[in-house]
Amino acid sequence: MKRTHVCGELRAEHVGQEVVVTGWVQRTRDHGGVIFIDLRDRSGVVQTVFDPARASGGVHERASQVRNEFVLAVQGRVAKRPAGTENPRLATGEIEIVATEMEVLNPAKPTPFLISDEADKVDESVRLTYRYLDLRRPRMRNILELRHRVTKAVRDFMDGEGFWEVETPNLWKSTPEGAREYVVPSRLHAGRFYVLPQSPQLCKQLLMVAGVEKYFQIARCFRDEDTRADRQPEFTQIDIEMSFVEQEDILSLVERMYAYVFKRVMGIEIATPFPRLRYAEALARYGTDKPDTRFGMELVDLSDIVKDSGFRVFQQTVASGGQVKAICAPGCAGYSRKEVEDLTKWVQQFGAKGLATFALGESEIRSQVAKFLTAEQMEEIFRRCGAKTGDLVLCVADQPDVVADALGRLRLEMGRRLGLIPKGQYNFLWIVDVPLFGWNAAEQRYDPMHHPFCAPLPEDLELLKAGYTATVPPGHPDHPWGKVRANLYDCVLNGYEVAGGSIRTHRRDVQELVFGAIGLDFEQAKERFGFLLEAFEYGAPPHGGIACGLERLIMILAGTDNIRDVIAFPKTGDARDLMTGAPTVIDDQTLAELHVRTIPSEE
RNA sequence: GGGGGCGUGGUGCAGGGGUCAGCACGCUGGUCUGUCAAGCCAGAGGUCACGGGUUCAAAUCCCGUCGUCCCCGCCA
Repeated sequence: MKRTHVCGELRAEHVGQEVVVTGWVQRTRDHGGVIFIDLRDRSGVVQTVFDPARASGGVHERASQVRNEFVLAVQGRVAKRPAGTENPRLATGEIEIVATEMEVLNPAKPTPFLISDEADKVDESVRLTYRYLDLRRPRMRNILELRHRVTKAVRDFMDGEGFWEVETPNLWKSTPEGAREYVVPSRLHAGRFYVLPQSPQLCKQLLMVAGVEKYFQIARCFRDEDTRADRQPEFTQIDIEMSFVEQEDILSLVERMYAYVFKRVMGIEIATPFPRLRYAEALARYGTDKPDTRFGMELVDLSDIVKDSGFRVFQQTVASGGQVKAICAPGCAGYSRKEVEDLTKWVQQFGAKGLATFALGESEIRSQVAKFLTAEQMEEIFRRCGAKTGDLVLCVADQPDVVADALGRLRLEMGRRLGLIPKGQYNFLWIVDVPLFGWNAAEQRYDPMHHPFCAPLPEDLELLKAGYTATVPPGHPDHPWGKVRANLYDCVLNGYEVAGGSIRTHRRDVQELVFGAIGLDFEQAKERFGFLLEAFEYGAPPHGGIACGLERLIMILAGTDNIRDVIAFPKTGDARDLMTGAPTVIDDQTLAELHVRTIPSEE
């Protein structure tokens, strides 16, 4: 029996046709006489009917032996269902297949969980162990298809823009710095190792030197770091690099790419250009460089109001260069002492020392610091926060980076708790004017915010030079290197960083200035990236690019906050594959061949 | 590296020192000719994650281990 139709496509218009469908048994309902078998393939479910009067030659008898998840081929005639027995919850619910022939292509053991969207409740480790069963479920199958639709749309779009998809090696050279790398021992070269690329960053710049001009790749990247709900050891980037372009060209390209994908895959119009937010402004208003702008509750600076108040913590914080900032949680004035205490503990894990609160009740103001503030000061606080009766103002006083981190996270948390984040809304924005360097206090040096090949903004080149003759020491707030802005840009969607890139430095003199600032002399740099620096001496075009996280995009489109949902075969939190058991031990002979000896871990 | 949640038949959960191995779904058998979460009857299925301790007595309390999830650090 050869399949003529897929289960999910059959409709009233097929009535009368002789068909063969194949698939898995979703459900059987045996009424002693008539037997219903719901058959599922990836397109959907259709009901087949085995009537003893019409399914002869032992077919009915065999149908009664069928169990869930058996693989069947069923032949029969598509018929309109008897009036009153249509199932509006099935796309194929107007019809059924009156079976005349049935073949069991393969029986199946009872599955560890039912193949149904109800299985979302099943412990994830069971789903991961039997991933091939998990992926049979409509929700997972839809995400697999969604991911395919997205990558297909990306490829079509990039092709239309004149880009070439070029594949780059997975066996690559170790360039330490940044994330830990996955290491692959070399059999042919004793004691030497490849690493899996953290990203194709250097390769794509070489492709620019090679004259490719417009490159993209849907590239697998590997990072041996601890996972999170939105992080896996291997993940995928839509990696893009272009020559002879400026920042604006890349932003525009990526905006059009996202708009194209949303339109084609979801039928959703995305407005372009995306809003642009300066890095400093994002930090000031949202406390993060990846703000979720789907709701308000922005951070408000109260430093000037409270700096002369009698509350010593506020006073001293402002006097020592710190800030007092707040957010207004609507309708939370009734929070109990315990609830506020729990929130306080929660923000303390991000370095905040405490949480000052002002509850604006019907007739009274509740606050542990009220006695230190005048009525005018309190009124001004409420006014500036936009607080209404019933609201709760939450304040953090600390150094600016701590205030931003703690309040930024608190804003998100309260936004979630209070249900302020609208579903079905997609807020894209760009973060620009990002500093080129961040001060690394532990190592007492500047580190690149992005990577060492990121170019400074042309207008800040003088600052980069000035840093070498500065009168203040590195790390000082007035040091020029702290003020150099990078020609880089991050794209944020609903609070996720979905893309980040930069215009690269292609000139040797500028590159040396950058290396110098991060304490890397040219010889050291040559050891690490000599191949790239040498390439740059043979005519490197001005170039820049971006990398767009594929999984995060799919997560947002699929409406899940679990990255494992959008990866066919993901790993657990400690990077194991529960289905295969990887990583596994390797036999001594193989290890010897690889010139590798393992050290038993200590108790 | 650190913090927290969870772990009881295949799956989801209840039980929180004795009388407590319970429910639902699934599974097996029977019955039933229009169901679609089919119905009805019967049945099987458990090292209460593992190890140690406390106790006359532990699924239950304590300690440790393992597994998994979330978070901090980390992820240029």
